[in-house]
Amino acid sequence: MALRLYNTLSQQVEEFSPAHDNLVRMYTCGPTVYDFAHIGNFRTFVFIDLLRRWLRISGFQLDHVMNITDVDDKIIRNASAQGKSLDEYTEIYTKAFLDDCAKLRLEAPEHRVAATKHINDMVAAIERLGAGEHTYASDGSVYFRISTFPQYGKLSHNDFSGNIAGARVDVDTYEKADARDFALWKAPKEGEPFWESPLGPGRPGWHIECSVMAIKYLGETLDIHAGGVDLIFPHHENEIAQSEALTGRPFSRFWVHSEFLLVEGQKMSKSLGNYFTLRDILEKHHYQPEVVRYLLASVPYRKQLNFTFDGLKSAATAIDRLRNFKLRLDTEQFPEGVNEQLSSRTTRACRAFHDGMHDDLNTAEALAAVFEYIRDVNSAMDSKEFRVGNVPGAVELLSLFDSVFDVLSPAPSSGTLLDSEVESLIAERTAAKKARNFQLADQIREQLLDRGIILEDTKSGVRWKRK
RNA sequence: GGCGCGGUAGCCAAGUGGUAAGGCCAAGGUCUGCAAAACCUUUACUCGUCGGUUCGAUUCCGACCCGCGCCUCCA
Repeated sequence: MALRLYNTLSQQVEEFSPAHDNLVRMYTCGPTVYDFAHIGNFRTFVFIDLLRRWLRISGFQLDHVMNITDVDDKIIRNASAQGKSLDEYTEIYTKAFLDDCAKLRLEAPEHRVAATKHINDMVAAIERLGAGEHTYASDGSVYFRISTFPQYGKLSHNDFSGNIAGARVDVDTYEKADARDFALWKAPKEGEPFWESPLGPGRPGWHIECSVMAIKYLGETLDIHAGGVDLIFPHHENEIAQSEALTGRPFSRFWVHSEFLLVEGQKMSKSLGNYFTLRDILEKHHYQPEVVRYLLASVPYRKQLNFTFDGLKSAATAIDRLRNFKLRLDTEQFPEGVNEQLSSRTTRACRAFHDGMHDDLNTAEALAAVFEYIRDVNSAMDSKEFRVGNVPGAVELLSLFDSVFDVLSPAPSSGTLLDSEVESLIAERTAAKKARNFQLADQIREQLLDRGIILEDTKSGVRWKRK
């Protein structure tokens, strides 16, 4: 079975492979750094991380570019309100974004590129578009003329043909020739920052950065372009228009879009005020970042995900179950030999996991394969049917799972006890238990719990874990 | 209005033309000094509604109802 992905362009699930060699050229839309990103934003970034990881597990190499939009109207407005330069202002939120990404264990893309570092490339591209008569200037700004790109609408599956023919208006009296035309280069208003250029002073429009940086780093045709569904129109539609007008080639073979995170049935967004940042959840609500990662990863990316604290709690418990299984696997003594039936059970579980992920990143199905396996193996451990020889297979399955979901190892927490300190307290408690001094034994257990250490008495001795 | 996504147990959620995965929660049980972990049992005669096709539909077709989103900045 091969990897299949839903392609917004064709509105179908298609088998994926890169156009050239084994290398996947992928571009994904990153954040606009005007504020802290919220977990709705991170749903998409977690999805992109899953996609990255699964592509590599599927045997492909990656060349992935993610942009950081560090100039736009909101940034300019907020920076000026705080009396900061653009750079001073965006540095704060760029750093916050990268910190959050690290907490959520998002792999770094091969290239992280900032819009303001590519102004010259953008100006050059706009000039080339102008030479092809795809642009016009108006009030010091430069616009893309959509009537020069007949395929406009092919991604969002909108038909604009009627619109464009009838709506032609006088360029001199209206800013834009057509309502659908969009700015490539924006003239500065009073007091706004700008770059000097042959186009006149100004700053780039939102869409041009992605086309220019994608083509610069990855070539004229990408294998995958990804982002949230709200970018389909107009952002990605406009990227296609610019890029294909520029190169005459298809801009991206696959377009994949993740659905929204909802809160109480509505889109999580800054403007509605119904949003949580990662910081909110970690600091105010005391969840581990892995819990957020798991929750966002566990619902398949094309399904809207209603965010609730019940959902977070449920994710936390599910992670505990997975970690407990790993702990048991790592610490328990098993009888010699190998149980062939369980070996083939492991093979089946691995295949089911692969099949689920290959099926348009169906994480729910992949997870089900893992949990079913864990239940069966726990049961086999209880009945002593699980043997030493079955350990490597089980470890392999867990590591396959964790190479995608990456939630098994807890984030290191500061100010806790050293392993040796824990071990010596456990020894003390074991001695107390032997002496049937259960009061002291329980006291030590409580004391450890206060320091984030959980003890479990098993037949083969005490095992412990960090909360 | 156009385009798109979705409606499956208390919650999250997979899925197939042949009679409903998985996770969480809840109840009971096994184990245990207690606790934890783990396991077992119970929990949708039913998959938004109404028709149609079929031996048989949650799964195909049609109509309708409801929720969310995009069409302006937005993951």
